[in-house]
Amino acid sequence: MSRRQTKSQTIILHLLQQEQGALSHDGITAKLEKGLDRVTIYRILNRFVEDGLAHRIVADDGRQYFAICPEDCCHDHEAHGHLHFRCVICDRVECVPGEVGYRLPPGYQVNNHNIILSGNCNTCNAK
Amino acid sequence: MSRRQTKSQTIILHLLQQEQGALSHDGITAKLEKGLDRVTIYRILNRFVEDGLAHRIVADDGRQYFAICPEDCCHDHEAHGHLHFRCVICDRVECVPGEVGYRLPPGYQVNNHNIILSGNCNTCNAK
DNA sequence: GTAACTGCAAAATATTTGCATCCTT
DNA sequence: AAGGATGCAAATATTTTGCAGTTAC
Repeated sequence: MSRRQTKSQTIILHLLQQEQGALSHDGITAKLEKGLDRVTIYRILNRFVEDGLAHRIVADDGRQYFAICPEDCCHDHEAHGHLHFRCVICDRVECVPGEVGYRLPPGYQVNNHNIILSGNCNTCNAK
Repeated sequence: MSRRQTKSQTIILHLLQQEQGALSHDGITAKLEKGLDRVTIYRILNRFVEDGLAHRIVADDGRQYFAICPEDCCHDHEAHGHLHFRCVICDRVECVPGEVGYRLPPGYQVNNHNIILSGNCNTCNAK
């Protein structure tokens, strides 16, 4: 069950590290020079999430995005209290620093936060 | 372009109104006595959203849920600031009253909020 | 050498589109 | 009867599973 180090994984890990924000499967494919199999990419991403290396965001377009958050943003890969912003124009998903406050009736146990704001990001808005 | 009243639409509308919370396509199908076509249901739901009658939630399972929120919850069908909670056990999506506070860097324009907390709901937790 | 990783094919899931037919107005 | 709604078939999109071949350790 112990993981092995492969070129494909390293490449994708670097892609995610270089990106500030989250990448979708498509986004990763687009950035890859060497063509990796669709399935391999999915499996690598799922392994990253399993290992707590990356976290998975399901955006409001129903697709999965993956991100490696900076130290101060990821304390627990299961519960991310920070925000994500998806730009409907450039389709980029960013991790936005910020606190989220909410209150739930008693008895609820939250395992995962998924907070997506969507609209126009500052870059696209400026154009 | 004007809408016509049909039995199918009325049935689904009533289902949504009776439900406190959101229903997925599957959830609606399960509650239907008379079998409606899969596509028809999707189209009816999309019309409801278009007309501002219901709103669409994309949950963290990547699926769409539809809900008719109470008066005090829906001021604008494009931007819902309230929370949703998806129970991973009973798979129900609820609209939870509550405020969400966040702060974004300048230049961002938010058109849509999609806030899903997931975990165990109070009913399932009590079991 | 063994078990993990990869790639190809195929399946599973969720949603949309085309088109002929039916039904509301 | 005009055109919006429905149903069936098929397409699209995204992600997962099975399995044989390859590779890291």
